[in-house]
Parts: sequence; C-alpha cells; structure tokens
Amino acid sequence: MSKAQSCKKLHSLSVGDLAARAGVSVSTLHFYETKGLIASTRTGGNQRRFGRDVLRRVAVIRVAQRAGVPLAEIRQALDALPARRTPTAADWAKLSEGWKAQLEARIASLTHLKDQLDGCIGCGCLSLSDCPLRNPGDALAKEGPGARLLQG
Amino acid sequence: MSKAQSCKKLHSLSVGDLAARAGVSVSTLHFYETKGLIASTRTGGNQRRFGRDVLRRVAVIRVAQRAGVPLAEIRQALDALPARRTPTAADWAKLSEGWKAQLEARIASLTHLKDQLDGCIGCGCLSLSDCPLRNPGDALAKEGPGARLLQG
DNA sequence: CTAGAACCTCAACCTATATTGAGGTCAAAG
DNA sequence: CTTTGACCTCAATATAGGTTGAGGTTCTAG
Repeated sequence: MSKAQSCKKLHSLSVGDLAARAGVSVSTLHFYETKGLIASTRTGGNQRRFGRDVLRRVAVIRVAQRAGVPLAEIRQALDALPARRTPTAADWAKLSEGWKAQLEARIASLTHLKDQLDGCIGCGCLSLSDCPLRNPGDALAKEGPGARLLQG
Repeated sequence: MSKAQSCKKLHSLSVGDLAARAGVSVSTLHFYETKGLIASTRTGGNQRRFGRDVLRRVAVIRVAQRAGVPLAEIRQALDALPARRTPTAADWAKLSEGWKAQLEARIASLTHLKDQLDGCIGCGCLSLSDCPLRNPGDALAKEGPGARLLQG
C-alpha cells in the first residue's frame, strides 16, 4: 500500500500524490510552493500535505502556462481569489476569461506575423527598409517566444 | 563624422553601424557572433567589420524569433544556406516557408487551447479528470511559452 | 525491528537570451 | 598630440522555469 493510498482520498495529499495526480514532478511542486503559487500544511514529521483544492490550482496553473501566462502573473491572479473559502466554479471562470483574452491577443499577434510572412515569401524583401516584417515600431515586436519577455 | 559614416556605405559595417541599422544592440550582435549566427572579418585594429549580407541575416533572425523559432534552430537553417554566394531571394523564401509552417502550428495549437478554454469557461471543470484542458496526453502540452521549450 | 521508499532542505546547475561592467585599445577630430 | 568616443575581451549578472544531487529524516510494509 502506497503512502498515497494511506491518505485514503480524504482531504490531504502528500507531495508525491499530488505530483502523480496533477501530472507534474515533485520538484515542480516544491518550486511552485516557494513561488507562493500553492500552499501546504505540515505533518508532525514535517511532510507536506496539500488540500484537494490544490489539485485544481495546479490544473489552472498549467493551463494558464500553456496560454502563455508567466508564473508571476498567474500568482497574482490566484492571489486575487477570495480567501477563506474554496474558490467556486465562477471564480475559476473569471480567471479563465482574463487568460483567454491574453491568449487571443497572442494568437492575433502571431496570425498577423504569419500574414506578413505570407506576403513576403517569395519577394525576399526581408532586408529592405520598407518590409513590414522589419518595421522596428511594429506592435508585434512584443510578441514571440517567452524569452522575449526579458526585453520587455 | 561618425565612424559609421567613415565606412562610407561601402561593403563593410562596423558593429555600431550594424546595430543601429538592424535595430539591435551591439552586445546582441556580439552574442550572435559567438553563437555562430553571424560572422565578421577584423580590421588591423581588431575591430569587426560586417558585410552587407549580415544586415539581411539579422533581419531574418529577428523575424524567425518572433515566429517562435529558437536561435539554435535559426542557426541550423542559416548554416544550410549555400555558402560561397550571397543568398538569393529564393534562399530566404525557402527559410521563411519552413518557419511559416512552424508558426502556423503554434497558432493552431493556441487556437485549439482557446477553443477548449471557451468550452470550459463557466463550467469550472478544470479539476475534473475528464476536462480536455487537463488531459496530460494532450498534444498541446508541447505548446506554450518559449520557456516551455526547455522541457521538450 | 528493519529495509527501503518517500520525504525533507539547501545549494548548485541547466537552457535560452541576452545585458552590464571592468579594464584596456584604437582612431579620428580639434 | 591629446581627448573622446567607439571598440575590444572576458566574466558576472539577470530572468523564467525548473532539475539534480548531497546529506539526512520519516514512514510503513513485512
């Protein structure tokens, strides 16, 4: 019988349980905890125990990440959840709405870039000063890989 | 008269010139050079001089980055350009085609995620095991912010 | 009761993409 | 000929998001 099962599907999960159920590694959960994205209580033996809410929180975190939201921002959004009660479906939906808007912006940006690329393929104009893809003031310059955020 | 102008718009550009014209910083160009993305010759005084081709190369690099292509991959694509002659418009177009496909894949992925998010908003189902957004095997799991590439 | 699995902390390391700074050289304008 | 700005190298720092490992503790099945 695993330690996981020893928790008897009650209200608390060990870090290993949570990792298995949430599909992330134990070290990732430790990391999230240090970043304040999730919280735990401790057993007498100093082991973490997570409430079932955390399962949903982690799910939400992963989805937001897929949508391109950085952890710091996810944390802010989660911090804004009403304390003192388990968040409701409506609470989560509210978060989703905001992230969906961001996601849509990202998609629009990339689509715009693709359209320009479509227009430029074949013309080989990338080095010409009037090529839209080279326009330094282009709003799209803010879009791109996550690493790009460092320049913002 | 700046050193830039001292190059008299001939075939060589100083690193400062290139930076100004390409819209990137000098340190970024140094960095690209160490990564083998661009190359330079040196003057007697050990200063870099770049051919005009490099202007186009840098433009291509920035566009590819916006499309979400990591530098290492951009380097590979550039390495595949025919050596011994200045790349033609057709050469650049070929690169663009490949990156456009990647960009389209990214867009499709994010759009799929958005559609799922649309479906889930309001239902608050993110923690339910049958929620498509939580499906660990989801192909979308490979998509997301640039930082995510580290896990691939 | 004991072995081994799972847990703990803390620090170091990793990738990607640069930026910043220290200390020194070079070149051209005045 | 001096001063100033652009250039050089190399190392350290930064961010985001984790992973890995050392060294030690706890828990639970047998």
